[in-house]
Amino acid sequence: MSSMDAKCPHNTETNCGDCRMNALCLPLALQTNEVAQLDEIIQRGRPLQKDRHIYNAGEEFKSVFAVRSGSIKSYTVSNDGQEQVTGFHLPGEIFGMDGIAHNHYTNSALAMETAAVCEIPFSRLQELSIAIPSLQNHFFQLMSKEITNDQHLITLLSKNSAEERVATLLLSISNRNLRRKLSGARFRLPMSRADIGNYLGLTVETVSRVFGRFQKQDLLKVDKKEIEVLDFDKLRALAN
Amino acid sequence: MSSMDAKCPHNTETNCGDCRMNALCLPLALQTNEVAQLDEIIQRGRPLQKDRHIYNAGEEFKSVFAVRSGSIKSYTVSNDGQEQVTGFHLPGEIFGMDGIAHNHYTNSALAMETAAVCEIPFSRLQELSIAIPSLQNHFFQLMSKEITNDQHLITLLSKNSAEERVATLLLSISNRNLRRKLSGARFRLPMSRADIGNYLGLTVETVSRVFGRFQKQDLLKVDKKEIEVLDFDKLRALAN
DNA sequence: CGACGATCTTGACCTAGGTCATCTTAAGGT
DNA sequence: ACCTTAAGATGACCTAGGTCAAGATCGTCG
Repeated sequence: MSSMDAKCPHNTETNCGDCRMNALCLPLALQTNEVAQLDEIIQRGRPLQKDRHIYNAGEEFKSVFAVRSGSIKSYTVSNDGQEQVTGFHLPGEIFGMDGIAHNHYTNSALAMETAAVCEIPFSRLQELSIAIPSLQNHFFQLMSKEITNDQHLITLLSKNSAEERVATLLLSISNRNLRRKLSGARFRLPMSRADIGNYLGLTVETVSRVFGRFQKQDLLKVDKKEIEVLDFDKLRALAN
Repeated sequence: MSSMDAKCPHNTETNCGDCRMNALCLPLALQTNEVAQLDEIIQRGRPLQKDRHIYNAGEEFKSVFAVRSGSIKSYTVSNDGQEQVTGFHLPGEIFGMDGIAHNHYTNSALAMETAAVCEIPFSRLQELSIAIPSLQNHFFQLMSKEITNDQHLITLLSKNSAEERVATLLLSISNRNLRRKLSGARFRLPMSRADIGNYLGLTVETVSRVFGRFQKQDLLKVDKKEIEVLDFDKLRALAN
């Protein structure tokens, strides 16, 4: 499951240099000739359909992944069987770094919709990081960013109300869309209400009610998963 | 504040090879000759008294730190001024890695009691990681472990009751004491009830009540900060 | 096209833990 | 030793969000 066929006929882009995401993704910090080296170790996968796992918790860790299209969620399962969504990954973002510590993945990752990912074998990435110090540096930064993201979520869960949590998630998705040159004001949520609730430590019902209240206050227009932000100032004030 | 004088007359140990923590700390993955190289870049600080900051959020990131003795807490301050404790660091543990992503620290770190830390300039560590691949690998693992730790806390905050949270923290501290060959059953909590509550997303009152209940159920003996675990099975069952 | 299951919404009610107020105890400072 | 301040414990009360139950919508597959 976790390893994919190297080349795929469906893809028009066959390397990082041509990929629309290369300004956001791993090649970010690299020179043209270095990107070519990175390209040699990256494996591009065929499209994954909705609900397909990229890897499962407990599997041997071999690679980190980059989202090329679609969206991915990461989640852990605790001893008593309940799921905790730990992250949503959009195009240009890297996931799978939790596996490095223990040599197996601690999260499972699955496609929330049709998606494509690039697989980056970690041992080769480590070798390449020795040859290209800026790649080592970039990867340290990516991991550190994951740490600071998780710490933001910790603060959110520990200190903020349901409305503040939902507002913060919406702004996060809006900002990540802007980074990809998409609209920050109108977008489609790739995840279900249940996933949102799980991620934010709330029940589905509460998420639903918050969306309802936000609409009543003319903060949002919500049509199922389609979101339009009507009042960014108020939303930012809530998210603080 | 964040940089300390290189050598200190108070310390009997002048290098990692002699340090009691070297089996837990950075030298863990290294050969003897490699430890000597690491030693050259590490700066040992004089003892820090209680409530002294090692660094403040916003300061330029230069180094990561290892706890040699005493205990440290990390915390962030949100826009509206409230504090979120993000971690407690005991001897042998590394902290400060959140600073890598943005070139300044996002957390502040302070000594919860008299403590000593080693400062490891990050740029030198990066250089050395290129020369010593196992050091690079070890450091990737440390950062990944920080990620999985944070994700455990996310799950705890999002899904568990007050009693479960407190039980989990107590077990964590107990286990980290065992790693240091100290008693896992009797120990002194270095942090206040307020810090525990803040870290676990609870109020001081709730923490106090949980300790009370745990005593009534003969799960613990609590004398101020002095803890004795009387029933590990029940505690583990709660922490799950 | 129609029916079944999944997802979402809404309402009524309940409870874990927050808030506020009081008291006790411990720890520094002079 | 005495005073002051911070830390901790405990009780009475309140509320945000959980739980449970009922509908409403949507999407899919025969």
